[in-house]
Order: sequence, then structure tokens, then C-alpha cells
Amino acid sequence: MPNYTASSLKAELNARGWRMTPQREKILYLFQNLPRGNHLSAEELHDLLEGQGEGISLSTIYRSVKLMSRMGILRELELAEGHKHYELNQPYPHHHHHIVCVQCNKTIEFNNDSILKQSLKQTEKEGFQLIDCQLTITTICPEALRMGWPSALPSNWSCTRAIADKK
Amino acid sequence: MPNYTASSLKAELNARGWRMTPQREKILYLFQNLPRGNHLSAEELHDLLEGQGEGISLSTIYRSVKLMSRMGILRELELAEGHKHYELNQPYPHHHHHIVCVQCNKTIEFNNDSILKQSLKQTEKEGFQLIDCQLTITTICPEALRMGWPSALPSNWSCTRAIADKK
DNA sequence: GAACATCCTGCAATTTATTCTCAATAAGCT
DNA sequence: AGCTTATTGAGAATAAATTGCAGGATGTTC
Ligand SMILES: [Mn+2]
Ligand SMILES: [Mn+2]
Ligand SMILES: [Zn+2]
Ligand SMILES: [Zn+2]
Repeated sequence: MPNYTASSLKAELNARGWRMTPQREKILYLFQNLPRGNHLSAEELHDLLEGQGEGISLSTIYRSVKLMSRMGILRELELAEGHKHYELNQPYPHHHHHIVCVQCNKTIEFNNDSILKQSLKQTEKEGFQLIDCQLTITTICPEALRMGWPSALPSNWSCTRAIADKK
Repeated sequence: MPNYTASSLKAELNARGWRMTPQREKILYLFQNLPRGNHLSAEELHDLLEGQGEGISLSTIYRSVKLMSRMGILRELELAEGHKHYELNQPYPHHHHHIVCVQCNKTIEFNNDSILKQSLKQTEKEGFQLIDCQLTITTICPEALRMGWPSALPSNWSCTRAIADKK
């Protein structure tokens, strides 16, 4: 995915029969200026824009992030929190993946070029067109492990078996 | 296949202060006998059990699949349909990943051992403990591409739905 | 194996994320 | 400018998922 500008976004929208709007431009701009590692929910995005005096209705937020995700401009993240998060979909070499702790939702990003490469290969082989690929690793973080996971952890729940039973 | 038995499931549950119940056993059994490539939502699981005369309340279904996912027995899939799906979490060499068409939700499974390997490496390097890893590739399928995606698609057109097994 | 503590289930009610409806507006085209 | 239609905002509607509670079941301890 290229780095979009207002006019390249407009071009891409128009090419598909869609329209450029101030709302879409503001959303793109916000994501492009978000520090790396930030993942916004629709609500958070709404509130952030609100705080900047750029009121955009929540309906439009939802419609926009969905559209922009399907266009490959944003990526829709399904981390472990019950709602979606969005971030800019950046091309190689900024493309990255996520490790998530199911105990505390801590999320860390990591780069791995070969995953995108293999995804592209697999996708082309099937005749599909890649929009995004995400490797999400669900884990228990070091803190939870230090606390004695799984037996000594506070009641709620814990995890048990890693599928890592060997090569 | 490294399947759980009723007694090994009971052992794991009890080790964490939880209990074996007929409901949990039936859910495990159902997933273990599900043809490969099937992904069940909570509702579908509920209906399937209902059809087998094994009525289990929907609340219990939800609670069970969540618990079993955190235990690493099931994996929770976030494909592009607005609700979660579940399948058995199988270790190498049955571990697999998914390609999904965002237009019609068609899903293809594929194996790729190096992804699990790299996930393990990355996870250990960070001091986390892996429960599951899923590479999800969001795409446009060949059918939708042939129909002129994105602009030329009739508003209610939809690809043929299928789940194809891939090697 | 009976008593006990507490975990689990089923049901209904509730929460929450996301989509939908529709009249008004505005973008893109000629 | 005028026309067509995509898009917006506001709220209602939908659907997935969670929760509170009372009765029932499970595992543990004597
Ligand atoms: Mn990220
Ligand atoms: Mn699968
Ligand atoms: Zn954690
Ligand atoms: Zn498709």
C-alpha cells in the first residue's frame, strides 16, 4: 500500500465510483499521524476527532473504517478485547504482526518480512488478491507467567496447553 | 491425532480448580468429530447439539467455548462474518491458517509449518508462552475479481460459498 | 459415602458493538 | 449550473455476547 495523500485517496475512491469527503480525509489524516503501536477502536477514533473539534458521527466512523479497511488503507485488528481496532495498513518494510496476552490484553508488535512474502505466495497461488495479512499470536505474557500462571492466578481463568508440542 | 479424552479433559480442568461437566464433554466430542474445515459459531454449535438431542443452553455454549479457547483446546476464529467461529486447536502437523474473501466470506485453509515455527521463536524471544497463532489473510476471491470488484459488483451479488481444503 | 463448599447451568434480562433507515446534503460529472 | 446519486447524521434496530440469579451438579474432605 502506498502512503496516501488526500489526492491519492480521492483518486482511488473515485476510481471505484466512490467519493472523497472531508470525513474520510480527516480519518486518514488522523491515522497517518498516530504514533506507531496505537490501535484505535471506532469509539476511540470518534472521541479523538471530537476532541480535535472534528465532529464526525459514529455511524460515519464505522462506515469509513470498514470501507478503508476493505480498500487496504486501514487494517482491522481482532485483538482480545471484544471490539475491533484499526491502524494504518503499512507496506513493507513497516508491515508488522501482533502478540497478545489473553490474560491482560497486552499487545506487542513485531516485524517479520517472510510472513507477508509467504502470504502473497499462498494467495496468488489460489488466485486471490491480497488485501492484508495478519499473524496474531495469542499468548500468556511474562508477568502472568511470573505470577504463577496458571495455578496461582486469580480465579477468572487461565490458559493451559501451548500447541507447541514439538516440531 | 493428539485428541483429548473425557478423562484428560477432566484432569486439565480439575488441575485448575474447574469441573468436568456433561456439557463440556459433549462440546469437546462434537468438535473432535467435526469434519476438517468446519468452523462453528456458538449458535451453530448450539443448534447442532440440539439436533442431536443434546440440548445445552446458549449461555453455557458461550461460556464453554471461551473457556476451552483460553485453555488452548479450541481456537477462536475471527473471520469476516461478524461473529466468532471455533474449531479444534490442533498442533503440528494439523495446524493451519486461513484465507478469507471479504466480499463473500469464502474461506480456504492452508498449511504452513514455518509460520508456527516463527511464531514460537518470536514468542519465546519475548518471554511469552504461546497458546495459538493464526495467520489470517484477507482477500478478494477470484470470483469477485471476475465480476469486476469493486465498482462493477451488483449490490447484492455474492460469491459461491465454499470451504475448500488445501494442502 | 455423606456433608460441605463452590462451581456450573439454564433462563431471562442486559449490555455493547455494529448496522440500518431515511431525509437532507454534497460530491462528481457534463 | 443542473443532474445524479453517494454520503452523512441522528436515532432506532439488530445481533452477538455477557451477566445475575436460583437451583442443581461436581469435587473434596472427613
Ligand atoms: Mn499494530
Ligand atoms: Mn480452520
Ligand atoms: Zn498478560
Ligand atoms: Zn468472494
